[in-house]
Amino acid sequence: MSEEIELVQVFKALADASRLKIVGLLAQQPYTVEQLAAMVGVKPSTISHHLSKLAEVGLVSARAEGYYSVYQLEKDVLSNGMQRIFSSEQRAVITANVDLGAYERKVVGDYLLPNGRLKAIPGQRKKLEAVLRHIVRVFEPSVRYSEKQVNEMLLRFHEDTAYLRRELVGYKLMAREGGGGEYWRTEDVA
Amino acid sequence: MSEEIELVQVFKALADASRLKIVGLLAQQPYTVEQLAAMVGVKPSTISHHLSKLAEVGLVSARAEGYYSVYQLEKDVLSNGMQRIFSSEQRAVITANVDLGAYERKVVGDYLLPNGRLKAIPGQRKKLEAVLRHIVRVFEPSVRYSEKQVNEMLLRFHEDTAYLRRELVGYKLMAREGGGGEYWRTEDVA
DNA sequence: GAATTAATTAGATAACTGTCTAATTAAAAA
DNA sequence: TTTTTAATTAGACAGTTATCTAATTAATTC
Repeated sequence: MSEEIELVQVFKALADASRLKIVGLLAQQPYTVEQLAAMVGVKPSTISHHLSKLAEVGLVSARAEGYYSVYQLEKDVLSNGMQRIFSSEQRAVITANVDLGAYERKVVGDYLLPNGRLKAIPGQRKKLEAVLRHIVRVFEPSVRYSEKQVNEMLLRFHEDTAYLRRELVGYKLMAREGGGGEYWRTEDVA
Repeated sequence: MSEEIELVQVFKALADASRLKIVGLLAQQPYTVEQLAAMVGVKPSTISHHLSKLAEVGLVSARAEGYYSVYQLEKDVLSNGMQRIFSSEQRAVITANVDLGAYERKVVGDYLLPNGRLKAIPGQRKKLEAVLRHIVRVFEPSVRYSEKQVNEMLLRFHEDTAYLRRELVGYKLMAREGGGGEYWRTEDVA
């Protein structure tokens, strides 16, 4: 289906000693199934099986010659494929299906009660940061809040509003104007 | 042990959807086991298992940080490895353990009696050629033989010496001087 | 047309492997 | 020190797969 799956298939096709030998041999010249069988050291039916796997991903192709099937390597597929396998686009495809925010969401889920309040404030930095990133979203970007307003809004999550407020600033999720005691949400969070 | 085996191992390490996702993620930044587990969508123990496989072939490495293990991609191994995987040296290693002459030896074995004579002359070209390559070795390279001498030596293999002689020339394993009827073994056979 | 022969396919078996849960280890927090 | 917590390891199970033998197909030779 997707290219991601195809990439796995290509690696799977190459992830076998017999098939690697076949590819190595065909890299030199085309061979028939029987010849490959004698040289690799397995039965022709096994070679047939391997060749069909290699053909599935386009690494080899066959042409009929008499009643022989002569297989040859598709060198373009191999070299082109190999070179662009870890290009940035390809990497993007690999991680496309991956849920990048899943970890933070899991942590937040672990610490939130059904009513949205915190069971506790995480002691570990990574988890604390995840929870703070969740909390900070109650503040509108580019709006200024007084310290009192901030405390009120944080009370919705936990009684220790001072601690939360301080950590929000410490993790640079919120900023504060030196003298006046005004706070605002920074922009570096999605 | 040998590099051939290691190459298969590298492909095997990459021939799994979860591990490919891990590699894709680590290509962007280092992660802990738990983070990878949440993002890939499997249990931490499974991630641990995958990471150990990737580490076995040098694709990732870990550093301890607190009680986290932070894994990172060894990009050099990946890109260098990928690029030179099908270089000619590497291909030579792949085929090193392969018995290139096994097919011909098998065919010859099928047609030879214990006394060294031919059971029959193969009708199929590939097999005939294999047998002829065997026969031609009774002739010393760079020695001239008369047609009579050639026939005598071929008699050791089969009565139809004329046919054998003609085919030896046809397959360019022996050459003949146009007028004088002198034969010699060509050099293109090992 | 009948007999060979190369290739493929089908079926069976043994080995491997990805994943989970549970147990263990190691390190940090309370 | 006692309790968490992240990571690894061990064990179990299910799914996959490499290989073989036997049966089938397709094409050649006699």
